[in-house]
Amino acid sequence: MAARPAPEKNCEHIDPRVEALVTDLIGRVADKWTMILLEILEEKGTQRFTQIARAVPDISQKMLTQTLRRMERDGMLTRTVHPVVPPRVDYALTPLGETLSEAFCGVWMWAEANLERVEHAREEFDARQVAV
Amino acid sequence: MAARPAPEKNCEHIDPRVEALVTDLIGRVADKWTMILLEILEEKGTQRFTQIARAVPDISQKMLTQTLRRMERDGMLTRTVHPVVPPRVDYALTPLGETLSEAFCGVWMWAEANLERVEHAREEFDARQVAV
DNA sequence: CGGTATCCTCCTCGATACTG
DNA sequence: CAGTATCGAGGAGGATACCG
Repeated sequence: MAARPAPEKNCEHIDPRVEALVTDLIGRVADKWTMILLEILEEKGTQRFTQIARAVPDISQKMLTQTLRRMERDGMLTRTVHPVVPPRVDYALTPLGETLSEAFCGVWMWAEANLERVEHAREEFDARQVAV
Repeated sequence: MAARPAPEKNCEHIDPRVEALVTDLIGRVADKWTMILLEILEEKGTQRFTQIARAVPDISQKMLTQTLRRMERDGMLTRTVHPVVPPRVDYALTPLGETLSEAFCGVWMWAEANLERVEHAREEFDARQVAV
């Protein structure tokens, strides 16, 4: 109970077997499109397929479908098909998806806050490479 | 100023031009190996190349070098070559790397806490697919 | 020890075309 | 509208061999 001077970190590590599984899960959620779709649904609430597509112009329809399906499978969001013509499909975050979105919030804020620092670091690095 | 009932979120959104850059940056840092190396260096402090390699047995030497270089370029860590024989190279997080590591902390905790929920969601989803 | 360099193989991802 | 199906290019990433 004495000599640990760094209580700033609450991100302590865990059972190695669990860690492998966690690492695996990280590999799937730490994906650019997943993060972006989480953000959009968190921000705008329930959205239809085309609404999401318009909100993320860079994504191909294929990737959008694929990512939404995987997120549905992982319990991040619900997909509701309304039996009308023309078809209408709503996507909404589940509570699980919302908690993940909140967890990623810190990363978004970090990226926003440190954009310039990273840019600067790159320039310095590249300059050093040329010099050598 | 009235009817917005959800002040729980402090992850508000931003200038679209900035957002594109942020999204880009996210694409580079939201990488499995980057997250894992950040964790290891945060947890264990300065490490040599082979120490890291041993700590992450699944990574190939190529990916390890590549990821470390990119992180160095982005200002996440420093690479110190000691001119001795045999060669010795130390890797250590910079303050910037440490803040990112902390930002990812929430995601690690989420993954650890929700592993079973995700597993369960997958089983349910897969069962539903077979049924249909 | 701490890398590069090279080759080779998946597998992601985009583009296009078609459907209920 | 909201997909599925198919094709094809390109890059990620592993295996191996060699170097300072």
